[in-house]
Amino acid sequence: MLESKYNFLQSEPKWQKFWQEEGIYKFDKNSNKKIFSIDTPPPTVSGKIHIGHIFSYSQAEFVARYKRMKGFNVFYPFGFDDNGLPTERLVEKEFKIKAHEVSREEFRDKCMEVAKRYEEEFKNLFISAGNSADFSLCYSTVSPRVQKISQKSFLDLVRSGEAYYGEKPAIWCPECRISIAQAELESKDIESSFNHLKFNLSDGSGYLEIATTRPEMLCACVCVFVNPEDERFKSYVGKKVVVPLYNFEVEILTDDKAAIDKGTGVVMCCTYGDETDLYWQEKHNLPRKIAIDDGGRMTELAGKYQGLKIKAAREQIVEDLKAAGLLIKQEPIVHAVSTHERCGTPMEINVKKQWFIKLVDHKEEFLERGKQISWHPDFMKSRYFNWVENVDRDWCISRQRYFGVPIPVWYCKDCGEIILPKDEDLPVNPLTDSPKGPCPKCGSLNFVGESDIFDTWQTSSITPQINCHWSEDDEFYKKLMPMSLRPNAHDIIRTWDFYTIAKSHFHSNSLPWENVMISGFVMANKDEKISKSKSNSKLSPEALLKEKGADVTRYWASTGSLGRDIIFSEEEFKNGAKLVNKIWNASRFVLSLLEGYSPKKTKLYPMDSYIMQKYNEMLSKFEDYFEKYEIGLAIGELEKFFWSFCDNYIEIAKKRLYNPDIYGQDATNSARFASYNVLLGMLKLFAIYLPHITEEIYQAYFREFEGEKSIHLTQIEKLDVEPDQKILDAGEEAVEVVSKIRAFKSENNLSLKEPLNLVEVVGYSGELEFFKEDLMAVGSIENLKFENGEREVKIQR
RNA sequence: GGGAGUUUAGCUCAGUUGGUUAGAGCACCUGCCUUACAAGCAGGGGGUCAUAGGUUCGAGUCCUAUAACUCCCACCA
Repeated sequence: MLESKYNFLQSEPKWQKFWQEEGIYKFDKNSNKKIFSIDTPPPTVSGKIHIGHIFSYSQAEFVARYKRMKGFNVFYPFGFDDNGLPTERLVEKEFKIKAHEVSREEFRDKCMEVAKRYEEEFKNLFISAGNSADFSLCYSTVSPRVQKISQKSFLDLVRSGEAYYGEKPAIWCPECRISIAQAELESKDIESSFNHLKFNLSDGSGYLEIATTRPEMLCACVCVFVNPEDERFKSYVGKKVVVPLYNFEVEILTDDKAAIDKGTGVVMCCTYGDETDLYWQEKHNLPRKIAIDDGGRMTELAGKYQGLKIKAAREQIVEDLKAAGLLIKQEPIVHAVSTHERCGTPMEINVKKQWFIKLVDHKEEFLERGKQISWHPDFMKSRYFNWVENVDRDWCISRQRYFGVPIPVWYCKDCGEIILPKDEDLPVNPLTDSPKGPCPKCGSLNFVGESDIFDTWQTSSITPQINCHWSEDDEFYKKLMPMSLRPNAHDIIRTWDFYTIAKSHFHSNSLPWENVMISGFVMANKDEKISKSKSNSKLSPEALLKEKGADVTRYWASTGSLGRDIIFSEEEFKNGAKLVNKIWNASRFVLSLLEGYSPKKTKLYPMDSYIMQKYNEMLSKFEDYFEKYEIGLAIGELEKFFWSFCDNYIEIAKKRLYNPDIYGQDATNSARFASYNVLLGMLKLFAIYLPHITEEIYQAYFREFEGEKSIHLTQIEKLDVEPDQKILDAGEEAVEVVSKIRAFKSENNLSLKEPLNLVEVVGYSGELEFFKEDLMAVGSIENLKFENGEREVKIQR
């Protein structure tokens, strides 16, 4: 019935096409089955899907398949995050242009085109990995529908006072020329040098030594701090020092944050060198001096250094300090610097009018929400709490870029009033659309539209709202929120998970999802991530799917514990290939013995009852693991059972299976009934991980009897067998006796089919005698005797 | 500096609420061409459960320290 060799290259695309055409994974909106909903984080369209995506997305996908086969109506939409900087970067690279060199419209069009192309590619890749998302429910974050929801989310927050417009210092990336959020910072160790500078006291009574890594900020120096407890400097407090090279005077002040043991104990405060400067500026109400412009060049304030980039200005000014005798010493250091995670450039601070969402005021509520969510594995929640506890800035959501969701506001040119569109007019582009009507405050008709766009997380954080049609279908939204599950890797807990929790808290006073499932990373080595730059073509998802097959690749993704990083290893692929091969061969064998058989309940022989009961036992464990999202441990239980089914049950039952004339039709039918059910049961469970080969086998035989047009529409259920502990126990004994007989033959270098003249089974339970025929068959035993006494198996050739 | 995780066979990892002699796969050794599969089957060797204390009749498992490795956060003068 089945070919002798399984060919995944033919089989996999065939069934992928079948599933899509038949709509096997389509969500049924009208069904009244219980819904299980999955909020998949839309992958960023940045040019490449890497092996980590396949790993992480497969793990969530296993849950979808499990729930589907447990009777849930699975709502499993998919999306792509195509707005924002990554797409812009991709376009700039592919077309070799810079965003500001072409018109806004032209650039946006190119972004659209590129995003669309890659989305199609990504979608096909996920389908060829056997992903069972409902791709008819696919969204993209830059589509009009999503823009509308994103803008509505913003407007709601403006109206409730959670979003505000303000001129305040924000974290800025001079390389990308955009503001960024706290969550987008990454700490990096950078080599630098500590410059000890001479600040002369204005009264001529000497000098203070100040150590700084940023001498180029001297022109923005607004004061000098010492610790109030520092005896060395108490007499200087209130005096003034002269800023080197610039020769203006600043006051010596005290602040607790000036550490006695850091540097020289005296620190210069510049607006703004870092976040501490920001803190001091606000606390002491210091003047603001801006030394660095949007593009990371020195401003007019820097005098002769104007126009130089930060690094060049630093080098130049150090030379000048040296020449002026104001550099006492210079020592190399390595220190942690906050950089923009996307480009690695050290952050600056920039004061602009920007839009913010309040986070700091709501930390307690966000912590509470975090407690209400079930985190899998549980310990991963500490990353969330750790992050939320440390949030000390509101979320800046304006980005000075082009390709994204526009911030839907206008400003009145005459009175400065902020004008918001009406919900029913969304989505709006304030650069091309105009407000409907005059300024409500002054009646002016002169407006300027906001040119900034949203941070991509502003939109990515409302995927539950997008998926569940917030503001479009209230009934559906209410029914689905909170969603059942959010799967993602541990790197985006602080961003994606956090922002999404915040948004649902604001918008519907609820959780976004009940469960979060955290997957690990794919590592190249123990401490080496597989990065895009390092990943070679051998590790590309396309290559793996073609060389090893989707099922084997998925098997690899299933191994390992939840949340734990996994080291990429060819070994696991070998195991997957072996498993697939074994499933094929075992099925081929069992099906060949079932030829002409229609399943019908029969009185079961003990061995057959035993294997069916064992299946049910395994199934309970399997399900327990799945309820905890431990997909790797679940397949472990299944595999263990499967190999033992092959090596023990089939070996023991096969004589009865193909010799009805010797053992009787009842014996054969009993074995057939058990083989049919156990094999099908295992195939169903394997179908979660290996959807292609299991479908191939199901279609070749089981579909005719089971009715469902795909194995993926069948239900996982316990096998219909009378529980009988005595048979279960005796079955274990039978396996043990078989093992002893095999050991005897093995130790005597005999073939396993070597006949044995006499075997005496001593001290086993009476029920073992029920297995007499099977034991004699599998062991080629001519005389088998059961006796009482000390437990042992006596064997004579 | 704060937090989390890990440490069990040569390698990758299981080990549920404490309970016989600590398990699996890979690798290694021996044997077996057995009417599904040699990409298979059977058998075997290999562990002071990171270290030191403690609780207990009993600890890989619970408690307290310590060490090593990994990650997250803070540290940016």
